[in-house]
Amino acid sequence: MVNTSVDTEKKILEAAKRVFLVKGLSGARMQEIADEAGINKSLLHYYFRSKQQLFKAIFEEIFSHFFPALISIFNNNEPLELKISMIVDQYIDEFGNKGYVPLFLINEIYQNPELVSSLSGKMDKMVHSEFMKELQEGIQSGKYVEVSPMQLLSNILSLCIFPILAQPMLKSVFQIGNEEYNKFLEERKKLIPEMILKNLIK
Amino acid sequence: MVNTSVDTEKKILEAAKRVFLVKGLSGARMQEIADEAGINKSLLHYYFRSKQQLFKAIFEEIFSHFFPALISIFNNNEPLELKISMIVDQYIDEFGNKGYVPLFLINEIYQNPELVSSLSGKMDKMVHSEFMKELQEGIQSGKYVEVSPMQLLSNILSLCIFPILAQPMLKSVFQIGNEEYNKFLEERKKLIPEMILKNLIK
DNA sequence: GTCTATAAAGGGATAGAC
DNA sequence: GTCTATCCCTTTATAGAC
Repeated sequence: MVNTSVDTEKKILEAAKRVFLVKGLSGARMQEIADEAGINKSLLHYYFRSKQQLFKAIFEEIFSHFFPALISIFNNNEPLELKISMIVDQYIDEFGNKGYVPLFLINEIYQNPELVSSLSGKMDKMVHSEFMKELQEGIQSGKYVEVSPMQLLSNILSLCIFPILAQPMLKSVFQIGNEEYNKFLEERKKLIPEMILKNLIK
Repeated sequence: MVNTSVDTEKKILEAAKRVFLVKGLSGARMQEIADEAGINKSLLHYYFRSKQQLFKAIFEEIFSHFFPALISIFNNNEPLELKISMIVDQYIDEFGNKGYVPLFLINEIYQNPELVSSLSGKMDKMVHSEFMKELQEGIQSGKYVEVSPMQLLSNILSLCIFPILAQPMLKSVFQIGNEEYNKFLEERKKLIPEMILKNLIK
């Protein structure tokens, strides 16, 4: 099996992803990406001209992967109550030990909000999903209390993601290790949907 | 009024704080800090030898300021229910338009968890506060449902801080501007304590 | 204590051989 | 398409004059 150019490009993208995710744009070094990919530094420029362009490719890949899981669940056939549990499970399972992924997105978007402006079309499907329709109908029929979709979504994402971002701080404050932290996260899979539903169902 | 060395050191610390808070350790530049302080770059090294040491001074100042407000409320004379509202108001008012402060802490601690190990003593007062005693007593008397302090604190902080970190993302997803975002945050001052208490009081 | 000048290393980017 | 060599600017850090 030879190294085709396709392989090389893929190797670069994978290496760049690993490095950018953990170090961010300003912390990442082209040399480190090259080493990680097992190739020469100048090949990075051959394939992606500049650090900025390589970063943009990585950012868009990561960003574009972050919401589809959410959108897919938002549009499946399960009732709203179950959808919420599925989202919580999904995010805790996927990012519980990879907090650097949501942290990367929050950081880079905070530093440079224009990064998302070209990608905002992808998120229409979230605001206009089955989940949101069910919510509106439930509110009108009196099943749910009146709540803005933005508040509800913020609550769900906050409760799932923040404790993952703050993992090192929480471990330090409560003097716990990995095992206890994982138990804490597992508990949240039950606790968060309960909390959300108790505040949603009339 | 002359420039004493005390003034200079203070000017450096204030400038460094502004720059490090927004750019982080890897993104900050010594030149920018010097410019911001209106002094020569080599003075930074005269007062703080290296970028690392200057950063450490700033980090400890910011970290040490983040929890005392919480601890102070945790130990005041108000009932637990009111304490929760006060914490929510405090964090939303203080960081609503300064998300880079909690983001800075989360980031730098995530990159380098040892940063807190020397400061963890300060947080004992949080785990062993009046708030936690009231919680324990309320659970034993049957007033509150059984909940671990870590879960409760995580819920409160998550609901307050995450939407502030994710401000640019939320604005982009829901296509809103500053005015609507501030209204969203104001709403949360009522919504969060309601949500927490509904899940705490039996 | 503050400045200028400069060392020394780092890091992004390109030229050119193969 | 991949490498070596190198350019050149940036950035941290120090030496030394005042």
